Amino acid sequence: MTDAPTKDYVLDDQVGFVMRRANQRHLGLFAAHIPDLTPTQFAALAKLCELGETSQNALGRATAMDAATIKGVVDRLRRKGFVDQRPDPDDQRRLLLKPNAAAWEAYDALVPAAHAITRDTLAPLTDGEQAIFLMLLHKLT
Amino acid sequence: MTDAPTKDYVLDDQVGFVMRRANQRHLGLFAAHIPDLTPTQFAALAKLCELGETSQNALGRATAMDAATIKGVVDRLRRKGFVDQRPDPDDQRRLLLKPNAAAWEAYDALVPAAHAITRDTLAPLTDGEQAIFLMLLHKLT
DNA sequence: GCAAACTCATTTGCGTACAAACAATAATCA
DNA sequence: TGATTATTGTTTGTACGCAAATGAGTTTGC
Repeated sequence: MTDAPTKDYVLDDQVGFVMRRANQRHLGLFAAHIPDLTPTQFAALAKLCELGETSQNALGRATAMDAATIKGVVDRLRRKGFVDQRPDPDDQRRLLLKPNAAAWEAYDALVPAAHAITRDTLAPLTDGEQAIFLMLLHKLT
Repeated sequence: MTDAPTKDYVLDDQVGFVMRRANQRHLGLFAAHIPDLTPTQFAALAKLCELGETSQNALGRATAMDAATIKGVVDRLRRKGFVDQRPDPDDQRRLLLKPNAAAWEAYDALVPAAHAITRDTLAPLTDGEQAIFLMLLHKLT
């Protein structure tokens, strides 16, 4: 009997590497369905519509973006005309963000595409596998 | 009987969003174990040691990075003293990259940490779940 | 009532990631 | 051979993503 080599590290089998590639594939599918918004921008838009008026940092927390990141994303969404902002009268540190009419219109129009992106991303799996995968993926959060 | 609303799009349940958060958690674990190299840099280093002397673009393909990205990664690895480069005598376009002694030393020293990162990332799952998850994740590549 | 601790938004710096364009070189095939 | 096509490496521009630092404002504890 020989000791199995304990060393062998195969990059292509590491979770992180595979996850990165799966994510790359997903980003490609996203861009194909929604070319005018990045996944991050769409996430912020969707959450903003979900939550209604919110502060910038709170929106960041809801979308898993830190303060520096959400600022850039919100700036770009504002430049595209989707977000109205005003200072919070009750807390002078806060910047209140609100989805405007254009935001709702875009959101409603894009939800079917967003569903299609999820469907396409998971397409290599059977329905049963998709459910299992999502369940396990959630646990890795 | 009422029609179930077909609209409801819950951001937090979309593959892309959950995958992004799982990846964020993984990046945090990576940085905790290997603070001096990013996951991408380690991937390039590991692949370079796996492959031996390779051209820059070929290394990029092997690590799923496009030409622009691998250039930056290789530049940083070179700045850290891990990569020797020379022009390919057989193809004047090519830049041949080779892991040097420092690269091998770092790679050998970091493989245990890299295994620990994979282990920690998958820790919320049982052994059986880990196998299933990796199998399904591979299919989404 | 006040100082310490915290929160909010912002900035800077670094590191992926990709698109698009470019010049130089190689390969193909008419 | 000579023209077309492809590949290699590079640069520029845009967009996350986080760390760390800052200044302004708020909360807490004593």
